[in-house]
Amino acid sequence: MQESTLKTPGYSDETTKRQGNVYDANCPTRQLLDRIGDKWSVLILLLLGEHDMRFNELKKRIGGISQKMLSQTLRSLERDGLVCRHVIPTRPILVSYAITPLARELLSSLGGMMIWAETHMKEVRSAQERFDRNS
Amino acid sequence: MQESTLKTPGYSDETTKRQGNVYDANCPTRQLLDRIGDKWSVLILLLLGEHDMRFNELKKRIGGISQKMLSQTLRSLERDGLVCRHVIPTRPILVSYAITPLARELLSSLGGMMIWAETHMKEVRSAQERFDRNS
DNA sequence: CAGCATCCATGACGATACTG
DNA sequence: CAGTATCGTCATGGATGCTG
Repeated sequence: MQESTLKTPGYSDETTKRQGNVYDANCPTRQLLDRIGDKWSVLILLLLGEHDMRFNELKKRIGGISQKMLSQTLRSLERDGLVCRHVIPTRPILVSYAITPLARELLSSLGGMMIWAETHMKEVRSAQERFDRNS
Repeated sequence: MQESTLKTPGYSDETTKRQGNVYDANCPTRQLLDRIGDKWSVLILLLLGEHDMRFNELKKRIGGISQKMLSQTLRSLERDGLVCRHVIPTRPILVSYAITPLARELLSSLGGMMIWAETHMKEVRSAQERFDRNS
């Protein structure tokens, strides 16, 4: 994604229709990997899966995120229909973010991933050390 | 990760022990997201989940990957203990890659993700178009 | 066949400052 | 509080050419 625009770089109708082949460079499902791939989307979705949250709440809970990246990522997720933005017109304004039903389906796989990480990261680390010793 | 080294940038013993908090910037599980995050790891793991494959076989099946990225990603995956490299000493040499049991556990979550993508990408695209119209 | 080395562009991301 | 704008950095990854 470019810094200044959110537009999708245009798949042809032909490639858009052809679903299912993840390994095709033009397959729209590659977009999912791009979204999952960015540094923060998964973390945000996971948190919003717990309960709705306001901007600064998210910012506090996610260690190391800048507000630029938080707002940028939230907008991408909103654009994709994965996150819902709700403005509460108080003064000062409050903004609450929620996960959509669409994203909630994705969440179970995402959760599985993180559980795998938490339970197997030790094995990964020792594999890394073994690898580094023999090289 | 740097271009020239695979070394992990050193978490303190204290943070290494503390498992489970993905939202902590120093949590080792962030590594998983980094690995998942790179453009090709998931695709490679998914393919190797089908059956073992040789280098050029992978290259052919994954649209758009360069051999630089393929070999680089394979080495990272091997270092993490997710992929196993096996050299067949013929001439010319053949190299076969396989998934490890450790990675196979991860694969079910990854597979779930891709299925989600393949079934819901249409909704995502229409959400994007809706979003783009109102802005 | 299965890579490694090098060069280079782009874009992801962080830091900082400012606003309704 | 919840952002936007701008600037700079550095890593990601593509292209190309070479090797055992």
